[in-house]
Amino acid sequence: MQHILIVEDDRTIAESISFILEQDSFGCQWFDNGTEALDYLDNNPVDLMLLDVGLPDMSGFDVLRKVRDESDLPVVIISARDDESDQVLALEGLGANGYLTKPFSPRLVVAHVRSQLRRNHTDINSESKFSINQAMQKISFHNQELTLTHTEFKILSHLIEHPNQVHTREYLMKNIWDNPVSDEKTINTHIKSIRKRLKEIDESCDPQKIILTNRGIGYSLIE
Amino acid sequence: MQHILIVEDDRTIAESISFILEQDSFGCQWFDNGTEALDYLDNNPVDLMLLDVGLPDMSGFDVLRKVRDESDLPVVIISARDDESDQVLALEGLGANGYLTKPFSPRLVVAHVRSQLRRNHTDINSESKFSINQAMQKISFHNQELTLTHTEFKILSHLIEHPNQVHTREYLMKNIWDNPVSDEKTINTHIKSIRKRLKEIDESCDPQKIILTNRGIGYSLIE
DNA sequence: AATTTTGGTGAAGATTGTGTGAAGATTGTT
DNA sequence: AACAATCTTCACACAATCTTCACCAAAATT
Repeated sequence: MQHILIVEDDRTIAESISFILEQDSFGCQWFDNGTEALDYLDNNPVDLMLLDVGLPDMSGFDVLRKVRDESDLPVVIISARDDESDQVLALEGLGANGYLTKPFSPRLVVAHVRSQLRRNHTDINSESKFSINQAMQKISFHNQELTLTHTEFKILSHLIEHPNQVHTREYLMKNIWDNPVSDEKTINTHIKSIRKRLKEIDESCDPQKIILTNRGIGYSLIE
Repeated sequence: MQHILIVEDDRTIAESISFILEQDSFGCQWFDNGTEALDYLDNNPVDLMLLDVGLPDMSGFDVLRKVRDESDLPVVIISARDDESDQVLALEGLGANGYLTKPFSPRLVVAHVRSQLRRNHTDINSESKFSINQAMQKISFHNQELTLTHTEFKILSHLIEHPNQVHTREYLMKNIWDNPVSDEKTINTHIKSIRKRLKEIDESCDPQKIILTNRGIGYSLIE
């Protein structure tokens, strides 16, 4: 569950945003002023902040400044004024991550929230135990980084990207190797070491149930 | 230097964006159609894509889909239509990172670009052991100035500007050299001397843990 | 149950990739 | 032109990785 902190003095708006975010299974906390919101932020886990510019006790920009003094929390500004210089200030000067101008539909708010949170939690949507970091050529299993060789990485990421689907050795060889090796049994050995590495991360798992052997055909990764 | 790929069929708009981004010392590459842009993207380093929705050959949304099939590149959509459902689709459905509706000032584009790129670079300012002085072409490590040759400077600053990301030798060569050298092993030697210089500054550090070798792939700088 | 086929396992040898120092080539400076 | 600084290439050693193989276990077939 991801937690959204809403700072907005208009109760109607806050409630409609809250409502639709909760439908999308986010947890919401609402404050109608900056002071309380900052106080809450200090003591509670928050994944993203939706911040109105016009607050009764202080400017939203000041709230943003204080947040940025101590964290990189994604902050999406909600503004009643469609003023470009405000937007530039917020995004470039103060480090806001997004900017919305009223009026907007709650649906659009959710879209912005999801867009901002996507980067931090790439695989929230999928329930896979695996996540691939293409940039670093790394694969995590149960959120722990696997130590893989280049060939192992290529095989495993191929399986992850096409789960629940049998891959023949022949097919894997054509896709993984530029110059296919002569012996299909080579795959067996690589699968063996991948399974071994899974076991290293999670002693209690059964690697043969995760990477399934389809006797006489090939291998498949089960989700 | 960070590279922005602009995909926009209106020459005037593209040029004004380009101009102001270059003033802010971004490198820009412009295409007026999706096909060429995607082709360019496959073979060149790009840090962020500015993508118009209305292109002559294909929809910007289709371009975005293809980009998302293979990378997490930050993409900011530029749209002539201020249509909320388009925005929701782009941000939530297709994985866009930002959304701008025309008309907008070039300044606002820069604000969005910087806002999107900030995350990748947060640590340069705060927690990174490195700081780059582009004007002086100097890099400091633990607040001590490194003595680097020109090539070393270019390699290291590239790594610093794109941390936690594997760079193949081929990729580095395209970025560092105007006329790429023929031997990829040249990179190894430069990396060696950069590591040596890090060690000179901080005897206790392990340069191989800072500039990581990704065997069979390339190098990456770890923060 | 015996036989055959297929996959798992560990280890050995082959192969490849990287670090290193040094030599030669290139560039820039005086 | 001569010199210094830097870049590129190369050869070698070493380590990581890949491939192959022999052997055993499990499954399928007879």
